Amino acid sequence: MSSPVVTRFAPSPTGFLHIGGARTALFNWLFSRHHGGKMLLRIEDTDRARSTDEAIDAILDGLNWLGLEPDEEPVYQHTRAERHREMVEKMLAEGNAYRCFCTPEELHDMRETARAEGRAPVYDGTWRDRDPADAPAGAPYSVRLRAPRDGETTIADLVQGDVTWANDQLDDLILLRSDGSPTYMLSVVVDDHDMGITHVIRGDDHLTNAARQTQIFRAAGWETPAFAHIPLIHGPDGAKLSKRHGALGVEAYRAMGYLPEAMRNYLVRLGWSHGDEEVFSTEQAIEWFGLGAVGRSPSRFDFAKLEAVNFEHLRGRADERLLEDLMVFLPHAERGAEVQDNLNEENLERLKLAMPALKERSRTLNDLISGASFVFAKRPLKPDEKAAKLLDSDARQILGRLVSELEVIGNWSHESAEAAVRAFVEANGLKLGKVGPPLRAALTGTTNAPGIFDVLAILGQAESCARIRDQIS
RNA sequence: GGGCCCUUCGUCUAUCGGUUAGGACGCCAGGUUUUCAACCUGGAAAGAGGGGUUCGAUUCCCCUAGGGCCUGCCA
Repeated sequence: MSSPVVTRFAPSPTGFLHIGGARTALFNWLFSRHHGGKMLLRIEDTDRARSTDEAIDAILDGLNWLGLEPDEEPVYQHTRAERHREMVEKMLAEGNAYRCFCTPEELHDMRETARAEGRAPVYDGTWRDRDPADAPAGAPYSVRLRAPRDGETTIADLVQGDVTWANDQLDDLILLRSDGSPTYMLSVVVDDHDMGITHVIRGDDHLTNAARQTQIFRAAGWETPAFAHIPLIHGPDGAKLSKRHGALGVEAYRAMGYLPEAMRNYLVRLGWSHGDEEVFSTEQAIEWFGLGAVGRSPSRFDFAKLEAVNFEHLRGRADERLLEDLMVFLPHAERGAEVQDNLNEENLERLKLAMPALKERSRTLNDLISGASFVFAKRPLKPDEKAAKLLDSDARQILGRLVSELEVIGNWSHESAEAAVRAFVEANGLKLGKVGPPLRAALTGTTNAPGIFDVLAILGQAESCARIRDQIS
């Protein structure tokens, strides 16, 4: 029996869950699902000043919407500070860490000098072998890792391959701040170990950290987890996807009307592929996903492609499911209130009927809602400019005769309505192109709607005829 | 400045030494047509540059260029 896979998603709650974080979570989730393991969530809130409850809620909401819930209760890193300090004591006792009495100013100068001399701007080891008794009594100190000075540190990354650093490029990094609080670098190592993490999958902005953390793992006497550093997502301009460049929280994508399933599909294809597969279900992704097929170059976020993928998922959705999605979406929709106000039983029935025609021409749920607006329109309709233009006296005269035919149909349906219209067109020596557009204008008040026979069937006989009469009187 | 990573159509990518370098989105043209879509057909579009290795390089190595990440008592 092979050891079970445990991954983790470890965001710091200093802002919303952005698209890069969402993809990192997705990769962790997919990987754990593929291997029948679990994914844990750890909130990295050791920076108490910058962490907020709003950010935590945003992250939880975002993961929930994307369907990427962790398999256990989230771990809040700041609650584990005692355990982190305990490990530092151990390392101190074993000589793998030491006290450093340098002031922030001294450290700053040290870096400046090193940089000016073209050396790596790392700590020079002033207190590494010095007697702590040399320090002024009661002077504040931080605790540093006694990292190896010679040789090199290599991580075997599942995505990046073997990556090696000369140890003199790496610091004796700080484990415990002078106020006694544990640093990120220390906390991550202790928590990953204690949580039994087998695979650390995260953005490649952490690649160098992996080397530093490897040194801490060794100092603690622990095995390192497997690392997989995935390339970052960039903006359309190729620069980092930051808030400044319009990066959005996942809730923004929800508000734009994307389906979680489509988001997962689009996101997993950024940096990962399975041959020529483009549109697939999450179940399929779980089956196919593996770290070996993850690329090493950053990719750019492309809304056009996201929309296309969303469209495919939208149209592939069963009508009832889509209707449910729509109801869940309404509170987040751009024009959700409008719809909710007019959502009676009759309109709901019509909406259901309209679904097949609507989803063929909607790229997002918001498109679906605006496409459905003719269903909710109240009589008498106020035609928009283009529609009004189509309803000239000639057209109204034709519609007047047509509506009489429609009113006498006994068994109203898509078919019977179509037969009646076509018969009318033929009997009058007209073309459908002469009757269709004004009929659509009268029925929907727009020039952009499903086919007229679909609309007739959706609205029903009474409503259809009434709407036509409204426009010709 | 230093370290590390990356580089195939505009974008996402396939290719794991031998292909007319494939697919998808987007774009363009045509078809279909009651509007808008959808759909169908066709098209333009790529191996950053230079050296090697090899019978043969997009693929392996080196250099250059460009881009990115890290370089905090932030995470």
